[in-house]
Amino acid sequence: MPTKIDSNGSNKGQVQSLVKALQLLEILANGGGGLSLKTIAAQSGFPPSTTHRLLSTLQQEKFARFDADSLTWSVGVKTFSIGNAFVRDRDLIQTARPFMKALMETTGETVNLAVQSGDAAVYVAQIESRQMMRAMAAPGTRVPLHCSGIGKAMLAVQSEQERSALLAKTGMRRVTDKTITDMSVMRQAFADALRDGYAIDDEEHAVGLRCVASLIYDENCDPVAGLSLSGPLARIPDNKFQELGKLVCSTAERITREFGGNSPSSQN
Amino acid sequence: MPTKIDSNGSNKGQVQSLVKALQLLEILANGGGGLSLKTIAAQSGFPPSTTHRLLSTLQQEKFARFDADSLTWSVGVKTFSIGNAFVRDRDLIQTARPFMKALMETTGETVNLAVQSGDAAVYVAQIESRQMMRAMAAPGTRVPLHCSGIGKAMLAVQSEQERSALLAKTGMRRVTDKTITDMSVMRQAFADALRDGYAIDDEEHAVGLRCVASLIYDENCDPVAGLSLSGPLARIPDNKFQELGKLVCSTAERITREFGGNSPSSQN
DNA sequence: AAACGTCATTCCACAATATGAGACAAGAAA
DNA sequence: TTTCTTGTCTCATATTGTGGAATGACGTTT
Repeated sequence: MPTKIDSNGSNKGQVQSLVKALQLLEILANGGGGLSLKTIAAQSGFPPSTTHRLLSTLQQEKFARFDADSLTWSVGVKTFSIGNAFVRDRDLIQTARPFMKALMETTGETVNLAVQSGDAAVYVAQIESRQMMRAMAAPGTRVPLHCSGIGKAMLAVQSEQERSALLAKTGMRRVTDKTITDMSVMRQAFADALRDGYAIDDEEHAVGLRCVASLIYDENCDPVAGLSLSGPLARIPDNKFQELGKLVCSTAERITREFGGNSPSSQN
Repeated sequence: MPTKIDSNGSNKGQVQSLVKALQLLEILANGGGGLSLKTIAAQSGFPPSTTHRLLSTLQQEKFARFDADSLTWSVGVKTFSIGNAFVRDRDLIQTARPFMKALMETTGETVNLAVQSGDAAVYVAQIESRQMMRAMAAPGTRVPLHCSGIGKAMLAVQSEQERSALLAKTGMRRVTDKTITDMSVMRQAFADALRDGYAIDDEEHAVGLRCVASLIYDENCDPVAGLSLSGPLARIPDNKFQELGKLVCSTAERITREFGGNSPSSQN
């Protein structure tokens, strides 16, 4: 049989047997528990003999586990313990930056990354818009939770108890005319954010500045940071909120996956 | 060059390229952060070209990550997310059983596995001694923490605060003549257990029954269960405690590793 | 019991595929 | 500049992975 050119796009001089083995690992992970050889072979499309050879090699190195009673295969310890090294080495900012850059390019607006620190959101990275008029917030800047898109997104996913404890500290201080200071209005904002997957900031923090924000999660579905897109009122009319919101949301989800996290909504 | 017979023992018709790739993953995990190609090649003993080819294949599948700025390699997201499937599928009892069996064979005594449930230890698995006279505790049996080897081992690694809360509930009730009811004596027992890595039960729960216990940990260094070996006073004289203790301890550590956990002491 | 079906496992001839020395490229240091 | 060092790519070679088919182990049906 001639060389199989990968049906996808990219197969630059790679090690086929290794690629196959990695595919098998993925099948084991998605299979949930114990899979029989035949199932795995069928699912991968490899002949049983090849499947078996690869699996037993993986097993020998403890990357796969074989249960002799049920004759089923599953993911091995070593995959787990080695995978944990990823957590140790990963770097949210490094991971997020290329995605932030892409988001800035497609929207033209400034993109920010912020983490929660006590009762404030702290900006940790920023990709600036190329526009003359643009939003800026130097990394390290602290912004109250109640009047920033990222802050509101973070509050929205917390329990009522945590929320009120946090808001009690700062007291929902008025910063602009449009800052939300009424608790019932704020509650509605949280509900909207939960429904849409993104929170908005409509000149609540700076006059003329609008912002859309979504969250990035870790492997326990806990939020680790917020991603926001902000620009002048003139370029973000009401009817663009939804479009931008979806963009921010899907970018945040992609960063989450790249970071090894899980969004609370999707189970993948 | 002729076929290289693996310098170790076991090379039964396996996929070499896969084995090599898995070794590389392990090096990435142990390397801590970013390793250069040369370092990895040197550490693995593979020529740079082979190393590079395998790494880029791993990277293409997201099992390895390549940082273009520093030209360094590290463990990729996919290894992590797939490794997490292990946590979902793993089964402590299944994992522990073969080790427990081996421990029973070498010592001849009954081996138990128990988890903490509130203020008691609950036996969840047992391998019975072949001796006529033997210790038995049906799975499901609850034993107070203060008068069992496993319970004392569990208490020993907890904070003073948690300990006193738990002991307050049961009140260190006297069960046999030798049950420890004095708090200062108990504190000394905890100190000994921490020093030795195993706790002992010297007829504190049943007359004539001695027991040595050690802990099994999860990946966060939190104890998930206790492993104990128990037998009649006649077969476990004072001078055998240390020998048996070390055995139980090392068995527990092996189970911990097999379970994907980390002992608080060792960083491996 | 014997015949059949299913599935895991192993074998083996074949050639496709992984291999690694060496060429090349890209920086960094002298 | 030259001279290291280190990463990346090429290519001839035969080692190595491949998958069809045989074997073996069970369980079910006739």
